[in-house]
Amino acid sequence: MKDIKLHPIGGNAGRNRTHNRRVVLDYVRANEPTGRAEIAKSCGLSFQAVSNIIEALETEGLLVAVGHKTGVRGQPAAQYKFNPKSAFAIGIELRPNSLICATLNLKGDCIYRERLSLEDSSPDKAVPEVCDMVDRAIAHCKRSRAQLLGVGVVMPGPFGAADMADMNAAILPDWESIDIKAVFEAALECPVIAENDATAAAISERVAGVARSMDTFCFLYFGAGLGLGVITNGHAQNGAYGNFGEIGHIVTQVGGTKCSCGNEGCLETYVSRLSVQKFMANRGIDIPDADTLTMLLEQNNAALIEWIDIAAKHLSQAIGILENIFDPETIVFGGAMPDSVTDALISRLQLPQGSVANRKDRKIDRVMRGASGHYTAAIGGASMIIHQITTPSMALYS
Amino acid sequence: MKDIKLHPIGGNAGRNRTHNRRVVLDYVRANEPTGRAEIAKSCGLSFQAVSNIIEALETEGLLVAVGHKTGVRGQPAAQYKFNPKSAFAIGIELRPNSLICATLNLKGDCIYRERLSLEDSSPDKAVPEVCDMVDRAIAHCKRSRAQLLGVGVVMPGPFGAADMADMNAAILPDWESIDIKAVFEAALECPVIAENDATAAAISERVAGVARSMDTFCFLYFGAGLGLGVITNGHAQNGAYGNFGEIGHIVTQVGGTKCSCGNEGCLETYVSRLSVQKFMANRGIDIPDADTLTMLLEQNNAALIEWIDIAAKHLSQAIGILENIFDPETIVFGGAMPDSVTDALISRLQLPQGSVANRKDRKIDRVMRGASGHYTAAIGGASMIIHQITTPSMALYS
DNA sequence: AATGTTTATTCAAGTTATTTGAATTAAGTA
DNA sequence: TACTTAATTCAAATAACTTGAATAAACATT
Repeated sequence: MKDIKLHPIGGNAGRNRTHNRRVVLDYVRANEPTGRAEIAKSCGLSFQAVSNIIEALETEGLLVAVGHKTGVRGQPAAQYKFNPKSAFAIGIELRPNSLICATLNLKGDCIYRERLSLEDSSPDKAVPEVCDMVDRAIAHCKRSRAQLLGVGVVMPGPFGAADMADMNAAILPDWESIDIKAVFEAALECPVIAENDATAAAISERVAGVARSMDTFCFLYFGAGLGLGVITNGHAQNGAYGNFGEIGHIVTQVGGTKCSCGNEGCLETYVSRLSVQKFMANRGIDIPDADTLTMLLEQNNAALIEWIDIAAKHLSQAIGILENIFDPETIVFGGAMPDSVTDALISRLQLPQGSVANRKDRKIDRVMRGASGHYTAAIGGASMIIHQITTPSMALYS
Repeated sequence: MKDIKLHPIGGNAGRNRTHNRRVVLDYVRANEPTGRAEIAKSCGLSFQAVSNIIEALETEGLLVAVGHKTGVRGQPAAQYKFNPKSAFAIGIELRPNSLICATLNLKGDCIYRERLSLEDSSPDKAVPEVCDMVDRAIAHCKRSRAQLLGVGVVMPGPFGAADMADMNAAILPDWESIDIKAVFEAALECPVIAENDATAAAISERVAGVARSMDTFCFLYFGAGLGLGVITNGHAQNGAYGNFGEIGHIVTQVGGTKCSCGNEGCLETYVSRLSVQKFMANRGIDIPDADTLTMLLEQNNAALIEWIDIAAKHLSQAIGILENIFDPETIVFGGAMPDSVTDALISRLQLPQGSVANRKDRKIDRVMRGASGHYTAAIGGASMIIHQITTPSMALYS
């Protein structure tokens, strides 16, 4: 939780260089393979400046030359792209009863994943397990610790001392007042970023998913509850106190189902893992895992279809809200739901007519399913690390 | 409307200087009076860098020295603050039947305002009128054109070719496909920023209103419809296509009142100028202007109270949505409503319990009324110009 | 009242990363 | 084969920031 007022900091030669490296990396990320002259034109830098940066990046191994562009006049431009073998990043998702690890190369390809059941996910127990997990990931990928860009730790929000936190079923026990970043940086001895699952998932779609070329979009994360991650102009939204995106607790039905937060008719009482479990349990059907859901959907289970229709109705409302508020390029669905259930939900949406997103000249769908499957959050953790080194933000805060 | 993909641009010495000037001005804005050493510490710059920038700003007249800080050890620090007499900015609000002008000095004080009735607000008629208006404002304030930082033009959104636009009662005729910024820059021969009313209003509260020291907050704008402006980390949100904040068309009552957008139960059918006019008309009471509303409220008019209660109910829902999505420092109300009506609305809100904003340690209200009255939009136009020169954003797009 | 501490300020290099400009290379085109 | 176009290299030149030493002026201590 922020408490002291921060101020934007000024630039100098060094910070300028950091910024320009990110600008170059971001351009290569979105346009690879590409050449120095093209980067210079697009990024408003001189050829020479770009050339120096590319040279450094190549020496460090982040970029590799991949031949020359031909077919146009002039000297063939040397082309560069990300070197997947250079640096890598690890994402850790902390859940109440499990620990999930995903390792990504610089391009965002997942090169290792692991799931570990955990009886007790309190800090004392979980932190050592995470350390072991990171060691295993590094060993399995045959990389050196020096190549590890950092670790992204993801857990369900909201963070901080919100009164709501204790009522939230999704929250992890004993983590409320912990400085997550500091604890893991001390334990892992490498840079750490901590984020909630929805925001991490959103970033994963931008780094190597369906939103790779988008700067402004929303991500709806199906977890125990329902979360929202929003990227605007390439930057994740965080809110004033780090609790951005608690969309599960917006009311879509006045006087509706009682929610753990105290309100009635919260969206996540209709759309979430807990919601479908409860709904099916009331009809005598147990949902122990995601595979059961997949199976039931294949069997066209009437109760599940009924739930999907109700969920789709409430989701459609939420989509109307998001579109009219954020005016995003698209809304991505993802998280703990099986792909087939997510697709069924999408197909049964009744997207509102009265929305700024309802344009004739649309080139992409208003809603789409994310690419990273139900490892989304862990992949998102690692994506955040990659995202950070490729995302220019001179608007640093000290 | 954006169409070509833009990329963040790199920095160089010149852009770095622009950025640092803004960082310094932003610090002075929020902390005046203040001294060079303090700025240097807070902004992560060397004393010398700040000293050079302050010297330049003083020469240009943007800052003035105001004595020395005493009472602490060490050499007394020279204090600086904004020089209201130096530069100024003009805001123009374009409405279907009127033109409103507000002139602000660098501190954000309104030094001139004018309202002009206009039969026809189409570009051909309105642009020359705006030029005359700007000339009158400059003459009245006894300033030179060289001191004019720019003109902010404000009109109701959504902009661009959204299919919704033609159904929106608030939209201005014949302006749909006009490049507003270009047209006015050509006509006025000075920098121009174009924005929608809600965003402009939000910026006005940050430049010289109740949100002066806030970096992340929401603004609900009562106009013909209902608009939303959001500032995050000091930057206005715009959406992917410039239509951010069409909150009037989120549905707060499924199957509710028919809206011009095609949906039913849109928020702005319950909360807006048109809404109260319609509601009162159905009860045989005509509302020709804001003063009538003020009068009716003073008389405790039963119908108006009834409307306020209904509006407050829907607003409360919207506030829950905004708080849970954006996690803002506060939500500011403002726009076309008289202050007394806005206050009545606020006092009758039933703020949701289940909100991340419902914290015990809150220091400011969850909802507050804006400071700029019903000239908000025009003042916001001028504020945008001032905001621009005091807001660091190296994440420039070419 | 004299001395010491603290902080702001000034002045004069020194450093970094950028831009600029001239010369070179190499491909496509006429 | 000569011309055009565009990328690249090399060598200064430049702008803005940082560093470090010296000075100034207030408050604090003795």
